[in-house]
Amino acid sequence: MSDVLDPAPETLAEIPREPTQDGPKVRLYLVDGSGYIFRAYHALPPLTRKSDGLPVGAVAGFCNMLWKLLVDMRKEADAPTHLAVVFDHSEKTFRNDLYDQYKAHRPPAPEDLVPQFPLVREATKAFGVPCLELPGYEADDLIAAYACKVRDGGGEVVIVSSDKDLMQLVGPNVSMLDTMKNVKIGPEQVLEKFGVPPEKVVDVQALCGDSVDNVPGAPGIGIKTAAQLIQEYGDLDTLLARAGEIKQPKRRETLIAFADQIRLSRELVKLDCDTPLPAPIDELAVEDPGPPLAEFLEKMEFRTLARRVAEGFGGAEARAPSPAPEMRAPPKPQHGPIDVEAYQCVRDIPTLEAWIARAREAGIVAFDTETDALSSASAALCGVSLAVAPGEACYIPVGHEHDGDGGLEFERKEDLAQIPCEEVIARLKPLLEDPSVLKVAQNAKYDLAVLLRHGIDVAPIDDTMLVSFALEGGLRKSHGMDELSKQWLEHEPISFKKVAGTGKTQKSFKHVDLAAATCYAAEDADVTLRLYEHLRPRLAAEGLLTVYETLERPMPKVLVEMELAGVKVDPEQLRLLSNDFSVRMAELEAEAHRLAGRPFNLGSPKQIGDILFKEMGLASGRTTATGAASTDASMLEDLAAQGHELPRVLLDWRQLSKLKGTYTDALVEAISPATGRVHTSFQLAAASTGRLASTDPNLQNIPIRTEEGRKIRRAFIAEPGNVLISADYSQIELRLLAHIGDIPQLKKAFQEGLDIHAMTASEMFGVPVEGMPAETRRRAKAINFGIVYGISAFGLANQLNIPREEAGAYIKTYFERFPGIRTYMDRQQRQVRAEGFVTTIFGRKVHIPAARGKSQAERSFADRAAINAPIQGAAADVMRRAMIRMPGALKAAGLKARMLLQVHDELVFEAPEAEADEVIRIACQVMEKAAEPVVSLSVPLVVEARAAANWDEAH
DNA sequence: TCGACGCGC
DNA sequence: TGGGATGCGCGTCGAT
Repeated sequence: MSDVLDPAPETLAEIPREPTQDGPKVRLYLVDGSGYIFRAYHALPPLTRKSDGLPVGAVAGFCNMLWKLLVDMRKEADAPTHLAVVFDHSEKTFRNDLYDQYKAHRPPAPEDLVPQFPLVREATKAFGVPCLELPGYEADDLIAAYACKVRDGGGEVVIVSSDKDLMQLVGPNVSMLDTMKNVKIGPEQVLEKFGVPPEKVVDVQALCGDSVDNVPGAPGIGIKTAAQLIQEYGDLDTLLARAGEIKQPKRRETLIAFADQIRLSRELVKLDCDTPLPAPIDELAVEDPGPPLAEFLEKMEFRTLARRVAEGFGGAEARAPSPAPEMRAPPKPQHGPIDVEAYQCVRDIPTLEAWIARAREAGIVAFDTETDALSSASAALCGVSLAVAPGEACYIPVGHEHDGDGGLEFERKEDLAQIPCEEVIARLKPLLEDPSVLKVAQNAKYDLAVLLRHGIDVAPIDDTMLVSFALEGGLRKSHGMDELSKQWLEHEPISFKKVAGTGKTQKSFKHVDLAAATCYAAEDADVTLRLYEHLRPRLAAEGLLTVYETLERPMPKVLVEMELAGVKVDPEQLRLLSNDFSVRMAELEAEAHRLAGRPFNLGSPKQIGDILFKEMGLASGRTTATGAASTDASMLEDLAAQGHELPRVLLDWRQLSKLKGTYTDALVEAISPATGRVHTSFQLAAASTGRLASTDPNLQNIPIRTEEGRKIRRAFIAEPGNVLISADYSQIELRLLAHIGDIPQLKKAFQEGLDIHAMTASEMFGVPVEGMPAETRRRAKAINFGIVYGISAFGLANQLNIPREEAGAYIKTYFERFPGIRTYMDRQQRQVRAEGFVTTIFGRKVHIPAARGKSQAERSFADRAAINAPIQGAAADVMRRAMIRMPGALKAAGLKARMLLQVHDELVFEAPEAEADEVIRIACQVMEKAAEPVVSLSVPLVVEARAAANWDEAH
């Protein structure tokens, strides 16, 4: 153990360090002005100048971006020394001489965008930033020329754009920055996008072409095929020269026939470093904006930004963004065996400081917290483990004690001297909050919550569980550390049972002796780091980096805040309900016994089956999966409808039993004595579609459908002076189906805000919406939902209580009226059977391994899941995007409101009464725009929100 | 530990 | 051919 702190091993030496510079180095930021205007225009709501209605949305977005860039970057180690905004000069460029159809299909700029072009140039000048443009060239050419020049002169370039056409320029000392999504684009992101490194992007683009710019490429070859071909043959010239060797006949012929067109396409996409520079680099040096900026903002009536500018640089807004760890060199895989005896137990401050120094040097540290209980909201810290390289890990105990009741007097007690908890926290805090040191954890949400209660706001953080989930959601049920370790490291970690015992003899972790605790805890950190090194590189390689970064990685922090906030529940109300239910259940039980002629357990489906079908001789209908007679609600309903008394009594008893057992009793138990509120736990890696799950207690299945059930919802309340606000997406899954399946009638109905179920009914049955019978609409509604779930005629017949033939006819009519649905279903089915997974419009992969299963039944289950997953998954993605943006949006508006719960298409907030209207406004706006800017939906998302004293009335 | 059941979206 | 026959979860209870 003594050699643990010896000089850094090889893996540490490979982490790149900031180079030492002798003279001032040029660091040039090039903003793609033209690209930015269009994105800002489409991403932002249309904004007009109050005084005269001049459209200024894109200008406002542009100004905010430029200001943020100037302020943020100034705090950074990599602040720009030089800065310029680059514009397209004219419609015609030298590329039109090469190919007269280049960009020929571009629609003209929207009417309300045109007047904003000159304003953006004016804005740039007001900021004191040079505008670059050159007749006959595109902005991209100028960006390329400046980037090459500065890079070759030993400087560094950051291109502020997300245009894929610029990705060919990425490389050493040239990166891209997408300020709208706040992500850096380096070689890894380019690899994810194009499947090849930046220097081969041009070859891939030449093959697949670009419909937006009207670059022809090779017909029938998309980005995946192109990347595959380039990978195989090395480069485009080799590929074209050896095209005759390609096995697939179609591809071979295409490449031979279109070789010239492909070469032309390469000329069109290739950016030329030799473009003349309209201004020398010296003239691009960064300067502070002067009085013209204030004048310009005043003229535009951008009051918020004007105020910020007046407050000057270094305003409260300015905070360094966390670094993008993906810009680091990928860690070297490590296969050394895991030796739990080699870990160090840290019990003095110099040793602790030495570990902290090593973590800083490495730039990455895996960590894990040990606590004395399971609930992160209340558990006390026992210790923290760190791993700085594979096999190099330690455990820092802070809360271990002797077991109070154990041991005889003469038993020698272990020396438990530890560094005081506050001391450890104080020293770890700067490390764990250091933006330049990446922290890695398994199920980071837990550790985040524990440390947040000790005043540490851990960041930046990566989560191996979520990396695994992004890669393999649906492939495995659990993304727990033990399973991942066994599979990827071929190592079975020490089980918690082994160190703490099990059942009655299980002890709290704080009573585990330090040697055993060190082996167990440090191993977790070690395994986490090794898993990270194994799994992380796969994200980019498999095209899932963006999914992880945008849909997974930001979530733990958001959820921790919700879980710690908790929701207030009125225990008195629940106890009253519980008593009421008890009394009525006792009455129903007596009645049931009387009707059966003997006592029996009403909670036992088996006994109910015996009584109904054997003793009373009723005709048993369906059976369960195991062959037992079904006694579920629909069965009992059928029997009750036949006039039997007992089934009705059983149904009533079951309803009360369910409400009492699952809700009223359990919820009272779940109220935290410390906060008086209920703190659920949200699971991120539970549902393969990306939905969250809620446990301990589950607050996503609180009753709503029946009056008795709603009484439980009424017990969810706000603190005095506050209200609960519920905001839910209206029909989000059907809307997404309309978009994904491209169903014109559905899209039109949503765009026009029609009653979607009535429209469906009208379309199917040929009856007008006006005066439509309720039953007709109800049937259409059931079909709409059935379609989303991949229903069959049998299922629909069951649902609607109609003959199977009739249900079959409905489905047939539906497919005839909406042919897009059939196409969509077939597409998903083929996809899942070919690849074993389907994908949401946001890129999330949902694996459905049963699609390749043996039995027909297994595969048809998979088919239905494949139909549902892209819809349910896209809805889950939209909701995650909204949740990630919500805390910032509320804070920016100066509101105290907090998000408390998520129920798949609903968010619940608590806010001071006076804030209610504003919270509703912001919540709706964030939720309705959540898909943007990455996905432009062809249907609007609509959110309905209400504030009230309890959840029932708010919903 | 498993199956049946029932609550939610 | 014909059986099986709506997606995703979690918690409770009884039976084993």
